[in-house]
Amino acid sequence: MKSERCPLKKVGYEEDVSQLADLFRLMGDTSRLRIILSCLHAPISVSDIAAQLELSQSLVSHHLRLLRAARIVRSERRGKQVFYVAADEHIQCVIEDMVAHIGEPNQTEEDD
Amino acid sequence: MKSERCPLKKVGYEEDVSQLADLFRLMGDTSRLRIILSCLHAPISVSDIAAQLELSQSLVSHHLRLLRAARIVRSERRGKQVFYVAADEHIQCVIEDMVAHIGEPNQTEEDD
DNA sequence: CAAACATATGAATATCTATTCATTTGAACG
DNA sequence: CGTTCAAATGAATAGATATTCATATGTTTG
Repeated sequence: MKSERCPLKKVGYEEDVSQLADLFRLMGDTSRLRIILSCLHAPISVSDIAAQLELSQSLVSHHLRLLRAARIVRSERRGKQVFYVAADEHIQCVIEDMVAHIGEPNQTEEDD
Repeated sequence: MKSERCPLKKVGYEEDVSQLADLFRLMGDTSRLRIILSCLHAPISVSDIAAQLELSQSLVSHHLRLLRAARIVRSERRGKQVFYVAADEHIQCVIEDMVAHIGEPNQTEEDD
């Protein structure tokens, strides 16, 4: 009962933290992050992602499997092709916040 | 000129994406994420972090160096001790968004 | 200055993971 | 059905990285 107020206080327990870390880790790979960005706004097929990002079809598929397992993206079949799209708007928020963080001025005392 | 509107559209270019990925990757390690959570709200010393999380002082220090280099945390010396605190509020936002993502209901068509 | 305490750093390593290649599954279509 | 196109999967590997141990740097105090 020492932590009910803020949603963040609930984090800090083993399983939650590791689930959270898993999500960040998945977004922490350049190829995967680009894949996520590719399907942020609209569904896009695996082959289109591969072509657009100049990655092999196999690699994209491997990554998409991980992303889907983590529910970062979801898939939808249309004929031969499978389209992927970001699972929810939180993914976009997370990225936007991180971009905002990058834009923050350096507040370090010692400038190094 | 095909992408000026939304802050996210600016992402997608090589350097930006890799900088973004670096930040996510840093948060994607359980130990590091716990360290971040430890100094989210108030400055805390290295030894206190180590004690609280039951991690070696050396490990915590190694991680803090990476986190500081990425400006996820900043440091402040107080006598013998060095206190670390989250660099800005965006870090907390990112985490909160991700927690919200975890809380999202499963919207997958085929339920795995 | 020497001793004690706090943090940082470097090297070594065991583990993890991103990528590739080869193959398979699955769907459409003649 | 056999062929073609799209996606998924498995195994193998090269490269990254989290952790440990030993040591160094820096700070306070007697």
